[in-house]
Amino acid sequence: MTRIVDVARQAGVSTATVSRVLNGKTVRPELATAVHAAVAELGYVPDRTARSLRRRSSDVVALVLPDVENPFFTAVARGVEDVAQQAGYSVVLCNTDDDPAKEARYLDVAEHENMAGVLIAAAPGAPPLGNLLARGRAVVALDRAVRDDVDQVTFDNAALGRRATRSLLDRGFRRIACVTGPRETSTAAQRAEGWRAALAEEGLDAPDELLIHANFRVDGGYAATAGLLDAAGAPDAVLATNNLVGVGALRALADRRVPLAGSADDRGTATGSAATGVGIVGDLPFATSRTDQVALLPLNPRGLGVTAAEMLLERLDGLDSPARHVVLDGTPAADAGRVPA
Amino acid sequence: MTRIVDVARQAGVSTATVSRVLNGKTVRPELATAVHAAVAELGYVPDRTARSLRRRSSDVVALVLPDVENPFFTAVARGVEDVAQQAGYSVVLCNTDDDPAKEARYLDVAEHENMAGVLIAAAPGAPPLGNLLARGRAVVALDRAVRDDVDQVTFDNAALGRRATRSLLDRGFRRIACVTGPRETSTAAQRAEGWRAALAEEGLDAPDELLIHANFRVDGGYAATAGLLDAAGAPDAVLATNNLVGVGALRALADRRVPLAGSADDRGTATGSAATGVGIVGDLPFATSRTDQVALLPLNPRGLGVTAAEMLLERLDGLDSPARHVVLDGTPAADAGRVPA
DNA sequence: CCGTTAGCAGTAATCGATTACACCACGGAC
DNA sequence: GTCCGTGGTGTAATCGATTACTGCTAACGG
Repeated sequence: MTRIVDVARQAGVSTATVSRVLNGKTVRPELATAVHAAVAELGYVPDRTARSLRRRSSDVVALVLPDVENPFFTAVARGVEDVAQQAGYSVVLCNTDDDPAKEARYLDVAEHENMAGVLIAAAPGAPPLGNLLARGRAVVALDRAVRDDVDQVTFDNAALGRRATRSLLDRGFRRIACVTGPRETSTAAQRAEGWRAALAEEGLDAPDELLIHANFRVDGGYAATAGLLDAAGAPDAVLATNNLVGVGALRALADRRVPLAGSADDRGTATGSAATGVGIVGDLPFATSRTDQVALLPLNPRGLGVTAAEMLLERLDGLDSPARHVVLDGTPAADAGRVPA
Repeated sequence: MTRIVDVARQAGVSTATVSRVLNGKTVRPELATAVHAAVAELGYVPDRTARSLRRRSSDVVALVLPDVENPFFTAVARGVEDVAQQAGYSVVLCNTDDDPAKEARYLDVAEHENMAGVLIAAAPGAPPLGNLLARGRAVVALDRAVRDDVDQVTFDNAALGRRATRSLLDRGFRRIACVTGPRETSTAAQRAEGWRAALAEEGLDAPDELLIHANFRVDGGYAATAGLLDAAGAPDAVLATNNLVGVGALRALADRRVPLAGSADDRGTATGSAATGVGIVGDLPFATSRTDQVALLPLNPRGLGVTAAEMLLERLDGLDSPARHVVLDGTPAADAGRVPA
């Protein structure tokens, strides 16, 4: 393998000068061109391991996610990756399954691999960021709030819950259930709060039996919705506070042949007696049916990833301001290349 | 940060001995216990960057994928990650968008980061693995065949195409279109071959206008299916050779309010004149509708990832056999935790 | 004309773990 | 008693890039 000394010899300069040329420090122009020529001729590429050891920081960032199979988070990953890659960083994807133990293990690896920074959508409970922060590593929390004093970028989840609920109210639904994620997951709790607030604004009650804390996956949404439909006093609409729960809800309806109600008016006219409305905080990139009856509130996870990655890069560039909290509206940029859903 | 010299001092031994204890070489028992005690007391964890530099290989493996937003590949990633993590390796996810240039860039990074190995589902065209192989790095190709002399694990794609087509034939369909991926993508081509073979076995023709090379994403399947439906001589069933194309096909039908035909018999009885069947090589983890009318041929991408990762680990363990080609049947292990679809 | 300073380049230390090599002690063989 | 082998340990070289430090040269002011 060609090393920096080979380049130095070839260019007739010292290794220090080669390093300086490659890292953009000032060097006499003719030496710089000699170095560039040598680099080109030998096909030299610096060994990133050695660089990391000396710099005490690698050019890898960790992206710690609760569920890589969730299209929401894969879109986040895309956004992060595009930005990071552009800046010459690689992204290691770490999947925690919302398990604090797996999360802790990954944070440990990030620390001891000397990764440049960490982006994390935290599992329930407080993520152990202490060591990383003590070492001065850049950390940005995304999607889910954390207690630590670090940069954070989240959606305004209460507002999202409220808006999605309101769009169901606007369609005439009155008895609206909320299927959300685990109590300890901040997004789940806040969106449910938004649901409660929207109902309250309308003078409606938010009874306990209409708020279900499921898991944030398809099976959670499916079981919760099935339970709601089968119980006495079924709701006339269901708000799913994330995309996968929404998929589960729709599938539960489909399996029971319960028609989808676009508005409360549909409930009388539909063939089934209990046509039900569905609202989703999120969208359905892999829907296999029309979704125009569903009250979707599309988010922009890619933008979340982009913003978080940019904030991390700023820190890696040496920004030393106090921790910033960015709250995104959640409104998606117009994403190209999507099939009209 | 605690370094190996700190441990050595604390334990009253040399750094060499500490290293040996930590790497399982023979050392006098009482020294070993002293080292372990010191490690525990100081909370020492080896710096992986330094280790990588010296060993000339890190404990990171690259997983190069064409599309991380495709649930098929995220499932592959899960499988890889579970195995790799278990063995103490981290996985860097690299998304190529089927773009050979992005792919080449990632392979370059993998080389210069001294990554232990590379798992790759190659973009169209021959991936530039030469440098990695020359350096003796472990490489395993998965899902898509490559020309290089490396370990490979794929499905029997022709058989999959044939089986999926046959299940449509069994349901009585006769004019079966095939919507597949780009010509240069081996899986797309081979599954289409299987389609052609199944038709031939039945004495049926496979006319050119019924074979569409789209992209392997939702919009590709959508546009291709829409085109087939709108053209004269529309098919009575559509075979989608991957999951996303299947999603696109179903959505195209739904948008046109074309009923889904479970068998050729449905075509007469259904309300619309042109109820159409759909077969998919793959499954629909995020379907929002019933899928019992769809001829699904579920695959086991997670198993693919697990197998590929295990093969890579064997190589990393020093296995030095000639390149192995594993062809998986594609039949999924019974995956738990899925909603009945 | 000399001293000071700035700018640039080279030498060598450095990052932290691994490991080649040297060395020592001990046991057995002759 | 000496020699050799073996098994365990320590010292120091090593991986390859970065950078603190030093020194040289040239420009400029007094």
